[in-house]
Amino acid sequence: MPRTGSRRPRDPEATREIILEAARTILAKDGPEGLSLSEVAHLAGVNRGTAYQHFETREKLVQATAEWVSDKLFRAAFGDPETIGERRLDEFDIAEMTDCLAQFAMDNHELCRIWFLQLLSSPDPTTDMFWREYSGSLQRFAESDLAAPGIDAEVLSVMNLAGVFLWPIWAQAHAEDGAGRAQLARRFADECLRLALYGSMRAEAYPGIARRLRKEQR
Amino acid sequence: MPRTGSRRPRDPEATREIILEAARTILAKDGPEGLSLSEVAHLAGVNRGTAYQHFETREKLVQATAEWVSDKLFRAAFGDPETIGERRLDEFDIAEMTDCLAQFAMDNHELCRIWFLQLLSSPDPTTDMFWREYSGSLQRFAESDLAAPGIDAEVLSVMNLAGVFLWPIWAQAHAEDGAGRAQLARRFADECLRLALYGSMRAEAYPGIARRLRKEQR
DNA sequence: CGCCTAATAGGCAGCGCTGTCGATTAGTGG
DNA sequence: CCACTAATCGACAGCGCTGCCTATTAGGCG
Repeated sequence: MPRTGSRRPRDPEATREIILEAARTILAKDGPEGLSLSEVAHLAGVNRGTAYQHFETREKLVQATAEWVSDKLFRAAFGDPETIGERRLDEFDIAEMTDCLAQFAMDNHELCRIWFLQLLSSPDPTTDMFWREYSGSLQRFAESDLAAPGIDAEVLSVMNLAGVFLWPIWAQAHAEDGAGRAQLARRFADECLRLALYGSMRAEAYPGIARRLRKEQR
Repeated sequence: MPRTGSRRPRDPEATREIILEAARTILAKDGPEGLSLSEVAHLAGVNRGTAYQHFETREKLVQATAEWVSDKLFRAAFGDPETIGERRLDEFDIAEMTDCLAQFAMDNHELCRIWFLQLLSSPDPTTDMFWREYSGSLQRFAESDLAAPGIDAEVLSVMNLAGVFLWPIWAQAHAEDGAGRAQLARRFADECLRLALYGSMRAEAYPGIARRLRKEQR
């Protein structure tokens, strides 16, 4: 018997977007397990039944949010997915791309963390556009003569992304203001580059490990 | 009016341990947000009221579990905390320690992930014994002549641990059996060592980045 | 042996979330 | 202009969890 009050004008697309936006807020606040359709609907200013019509279950809603994150990550790192084919040929700047990625991760650390953990436990990560492009790029880089020899691109992809997406959590907890966060972001970027160029252990001081690696690669 | 049934013999220590063990199981299954005192108590075979007496709130229980993980990590990496002072003098094997750590992380990946994420967002990580010892060791290593110059030990600690604790999630999702997991663990260890020794980008191919790093360090 | 603390157990009220209804009504197409 | 689809809304029952309460009783101590 709903006779009272004004009703949202019919616009499924917009309603879906409002719900998704609310879901992002709640997700960032409480994590995927803490998200309830009830709370999302309330924050979105939408009836619970309406939310249920758009996303049958909580899991679907989380999934849709993860896809949104993946899309944003892709755009931050590689630009418009439509034109990616044309630009793939010329080498692009890895340091620059990592910077953009790290920046997006700093601005959306909770959502990025959630997305990344989902990716890691996904049985088939290649369904994720961003992961496909990122690990593919790293693979191509590893095969180029700009790279150090013997890279395991898959492992290195995971390690790199783990740093990129988890460091912002630390930064968020330890910086008192925007300037502090920016400085921590800078330190992270520098250390990434330093590690990429020089490693952390002086190779000549560890002949045993060097031998093990050579043997490992057969 | 509890007159029926047998009652658990009084043993607060053991009861607490049983509850903690159940909590670890639930945590590993559902994550910190999915844990409820109700479910823990049921799994532990303990009355809910009893569980409440030992851990006033859910958060306390999660906290206690995190401390358990930290302690186990410490022992896996550094041995008995009681005797740590004696052994600190001689240099210990970083590769070996990382191997032990990675092994423990592979065997307890959900709990390790939870502990690590808590550590990252903790305002004062130095209250955690394992973190204190780990980052301290890395700091001392960075200052030794075995290390590459210019290491930011704090950032590198976070990056290393991020890899160590998140890779097992990937491994768990992608290995069909124990042998597969062991092989993935091996690949991870090798890539860690390779990266530590040689980095990922041929430094001579990136003079611009090398310049930026030199300038950054003033 | 009896007392007494506190460890264990069970119950009650309240709350939020989930599924799932049916009722309403805004657009859309004929 | 009317019919109809489906988007939106409100309500109900069921369930699990939380906080808190009291009842019981095991085990320690004088």
